Amino acid sequence: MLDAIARLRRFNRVVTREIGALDTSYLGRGRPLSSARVLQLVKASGTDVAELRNRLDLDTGLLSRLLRALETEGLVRLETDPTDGRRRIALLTPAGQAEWQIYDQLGHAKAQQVFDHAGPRQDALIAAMDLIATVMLQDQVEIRDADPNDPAALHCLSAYFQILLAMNAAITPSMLPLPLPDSEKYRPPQGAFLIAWSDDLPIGCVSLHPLEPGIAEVKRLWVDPTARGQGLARRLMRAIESRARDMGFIGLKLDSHTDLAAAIALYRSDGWLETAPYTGFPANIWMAKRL
Amino acid sequence: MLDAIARLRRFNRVVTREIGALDTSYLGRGRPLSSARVLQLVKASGTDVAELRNRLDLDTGLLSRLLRALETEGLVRLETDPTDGRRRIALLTPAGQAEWQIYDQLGHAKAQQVFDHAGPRQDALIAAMDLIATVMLQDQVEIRDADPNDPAALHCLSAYFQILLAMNAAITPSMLPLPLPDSEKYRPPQGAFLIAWSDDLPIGCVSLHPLEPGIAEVKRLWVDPTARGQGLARRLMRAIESRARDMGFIGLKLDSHTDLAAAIALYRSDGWLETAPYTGFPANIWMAKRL
DNA sequence: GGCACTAGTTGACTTTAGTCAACTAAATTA
DNA sequence: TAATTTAGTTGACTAAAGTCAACTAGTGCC
Repeated sequence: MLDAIARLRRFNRVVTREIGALDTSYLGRGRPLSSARVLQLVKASGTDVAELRNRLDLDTGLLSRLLRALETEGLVRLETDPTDGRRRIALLTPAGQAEWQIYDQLGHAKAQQVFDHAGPRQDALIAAMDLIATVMLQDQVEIRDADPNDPAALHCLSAYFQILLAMNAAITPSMLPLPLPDSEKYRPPQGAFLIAWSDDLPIGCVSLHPLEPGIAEVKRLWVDPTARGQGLARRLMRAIESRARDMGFIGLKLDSHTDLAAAIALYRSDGWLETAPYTGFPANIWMAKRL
Repeated sequence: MLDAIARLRRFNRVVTREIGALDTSYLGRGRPLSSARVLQLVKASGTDVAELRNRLDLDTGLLSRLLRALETEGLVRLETDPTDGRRRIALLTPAGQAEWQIYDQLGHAKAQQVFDHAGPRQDALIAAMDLIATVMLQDQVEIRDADPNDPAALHCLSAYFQILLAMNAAITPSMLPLPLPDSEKYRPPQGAFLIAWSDDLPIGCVSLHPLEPGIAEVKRLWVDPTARGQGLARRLMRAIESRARDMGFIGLKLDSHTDLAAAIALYRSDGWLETAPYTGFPANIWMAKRL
């Protein structure tokens, strides 16, 4: 009754019931739940049918039929993927977008109820949900390019800055401009900004910008606390290094702080070596790597 | 995408899928999921049909039919409640107990997979699950009598002791015997031990034992960290006070420590007043209340 | 060009879940 | 004691979800 597994199963029971209740908010629009769920996953910009199937874990035939129903309702349009004539892409029609919005608001309202219920412990609840979702999705983290001014990028940067602020009392918010100045340097062809996604939550980032001829600097390596301990930082570093290589850089540098022991250990174990200072406060350690 | 509600919905999506996968482990025994779920909830000692319906949120007709099917399979026996001839109690037959065990092991194995997946962050994962389940169940916390040597009581006491140990370095494990010595003093007719249950997880306790003629002492008030901030401590105190009143005590005492500021504030706001010391270290504040 | 493979569609079908109303029988209330 | 309420049963029904296999059409590789 008190062991881990019993507690997981209690969680299971409770969540099955509550989440079921959440989903029933999708009812009352004259459409079965599965159709509503499909519609909710279709993005206005288009979603691969294979991705829908994958995310909802549905049979090919079943999803095909659900999409057909949404199509005859005039909510969804199906197009053939231009790069592969077998694949299909589902798009929202204007009517579909309106309906999508309605579902979105229904879900929003129900979710709000859950939070109202949580009272003063909202933040703890969200952190717990993030942790669980991130653990369950840990094999499905995807690293993708992003624009440094994208809202997701700003979310990552501000989370990164929070950590710095908490770590060192001498760092002040004014030292941490948001969005990044010179953001064009973090965009191809000059640099790069990578975000690690878990489902549609950004849980990590890293960036690259040119420093000297042939040399780029790696900056803003951040991993969400709920996602630590899974080697994501290393994955991000390797991704940005290989990106730098592809862009023709022959060396990389970074600055850091010895308080961030885990990060320093990671750099060292991936072949980074200490180098001469090239920046000032708050950094107190500088590293470089040949590509 | 980054706000609380989006994160709840991500959690929702992930958990729906993973929990669904957990439940499908109940499949493959030639029985629909709903039957398996009903069987899993039936205790060998018997479970009220109304409770099953309540916990699974099923229609009367549907549950009746599911139970009938389990009965004709020889897994379940239905008896009439001796105290109310309308109510029925579901019991497991020996065959039903065997089948129940198999489901239990299936669920156990699947749950284990989830934990294996979590790797080194098991404890964080469990804490997160407890928090979510407790928040969602907060309106359904029940306070019931328990035996002070019951495993659930020991769980509460050991959690309580952990807190004391963490709080004050001068307290040593040897000062905290488990099970309680003189446990018969915490049992009716001399005293009482109350546990607060959330589903089947004990999340709080409080106890009462006779101190002087007409006076009892309240001890071991504990609330699980995931369940704080919901007034559970006050509910427990009021429950134990009214129990003391029913038992004929005319006054109560307790000892505490000023480091436990929230507890002291709670006592004061419920009519407790400071009184002369009647115990020694580690207590440094003593309170009393007339009933 | 031919062959194996993949993505998706469609028809025919079954199972599961759930609803609704009429009913029995025990308990409670007036 | 009669009327009302409550707990559960049963039959008739519908909707939703899912399965299976045959099919079309595009892709990739020898």
